[in-house]
Amino acid sequence: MRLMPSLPSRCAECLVRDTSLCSAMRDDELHALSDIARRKTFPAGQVVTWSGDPNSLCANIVSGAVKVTASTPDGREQIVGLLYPGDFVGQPFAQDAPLTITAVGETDLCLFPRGPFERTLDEHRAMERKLLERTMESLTDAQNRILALGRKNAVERIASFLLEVSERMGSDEDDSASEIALPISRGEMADYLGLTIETVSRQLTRLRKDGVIALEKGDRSCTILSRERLAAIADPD
Amino acid sequence: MRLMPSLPSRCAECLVRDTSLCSAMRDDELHALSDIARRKTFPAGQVVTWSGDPNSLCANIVSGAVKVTASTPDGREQIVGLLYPGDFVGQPFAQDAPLTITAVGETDLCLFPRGPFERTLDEHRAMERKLLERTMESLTDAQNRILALGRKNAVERIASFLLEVSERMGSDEDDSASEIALPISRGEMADYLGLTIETVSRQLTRLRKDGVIALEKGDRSCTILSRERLAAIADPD
DNA sequence: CGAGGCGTTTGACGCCGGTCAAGCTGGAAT
DNA sequence: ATTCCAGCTTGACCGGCGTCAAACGCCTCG
Repeated sequence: MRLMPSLPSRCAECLVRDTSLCSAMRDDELHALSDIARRKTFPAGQVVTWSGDPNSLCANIVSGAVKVTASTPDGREQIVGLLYPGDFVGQPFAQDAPLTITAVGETDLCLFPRGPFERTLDEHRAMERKLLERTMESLTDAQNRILALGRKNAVERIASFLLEVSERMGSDEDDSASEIALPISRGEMADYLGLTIETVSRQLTRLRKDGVIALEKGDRSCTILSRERLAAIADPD
Repeated sequence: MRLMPSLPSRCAECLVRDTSLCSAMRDDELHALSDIARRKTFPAGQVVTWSGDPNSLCANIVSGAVKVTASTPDGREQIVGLLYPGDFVGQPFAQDAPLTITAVGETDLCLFPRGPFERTLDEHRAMERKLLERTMESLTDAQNRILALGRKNAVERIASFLLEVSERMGSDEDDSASEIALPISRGEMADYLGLTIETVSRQLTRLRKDGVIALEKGDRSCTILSRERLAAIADPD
């Protein structure tokens, strides 16, 4: 009989052990999170938390992606955030959860009940610090999206989006992939970029006809043929 | 000869002692901040920090207001945030300062050099916690603006803005004032709402003609005649 | 194989808001 | 007073993007 390793077994082969909030924890500290965590797989399109639900959940994204959506009372919808593996989901210390969280593609989450998660933050300074830094990064992302929505036209928004996804999807080795597996549908791209499906489709074919990207049809993949030209479109001079 | 009071004298009559980050500090702890702080008054329009400057400053807003702006390389400008008395300005732990901070109207700031400020965060848990909560609130604000910019038309954005200012400007006693002293010019409203000056002006006169608001001309004040109707315009059903 | 449904593409048209331009107002300088 | 100037308002026009509609490709299910 051998001793338990200090790293919780369920965390041992976690894909985001070193990229999520957990990267702020030593192996032996991770039990604090592991003990309150529940792993769950959400099929594509399943809602994790509805707007208006009591704010009871926080989570790490292990694989897949989630969209954070807000909507006007009359039903117009806007994706206010897209989160990827390693990202943190939730609002510790907040009362309400005004936003809807939905899985985009099959998604694995590592769920924490909010109360115990907050207590873990209390006890693990480094994790709270990391959460603060992550939250500030999210704010910066949001500010970039505000610039895009307020001042960029359709092509520019789409070009920016493709570059953004390319960077986030780039595997750890090569930083930015040229062939992107778009995580979301045309309709979701529209909801993310403040456009309509038709405009997204038209501008994508425009980029294709101009030889900037290639689209394999029926598939959601997109290849960047000239990153340089795409960047020039995203941030014109 | 009497003992020094535990509250630093310069903080004794500070207008935001109990609303800024400082509200997380006991009187006797405030010396840690007071010792590194420098009060400075910025005239209207003066830039506090340029985009691209080294990220060396954090601050509390004591009076006035600041705008946080981003811009595209070709010069289109967007206000990504408006901050009021009691709000915190800056990005501790971040490398660069990609945004420009500008005083809007005469503004008093309580400035902290970033390094020492970060050390103060290290030593004062409660303040770091408060900063985390504030940052999450800012993120929520930003998400609301993303919804507005992505999915609302001109009148709706302006109505939302007026209500927003009315709530933030409402003195402590009555929560939301009906007569608003608009903190910014038409041009800045345009930059904030992703519109042009002309559109802002037209939609404001439209609201005036419809009897929803009154505008005293020459002055930057605006009176909400029917908060109910304004709210119905901001979030149509 | 064919039927049906979903996501996407493409087209025709109209409107909201941007652009350009002119006039208006009030305050500061002279 | 007169001039000047910055900020605001108003008007005429136009183009980008939304709206409505139809067709296409791909998948699943009968």
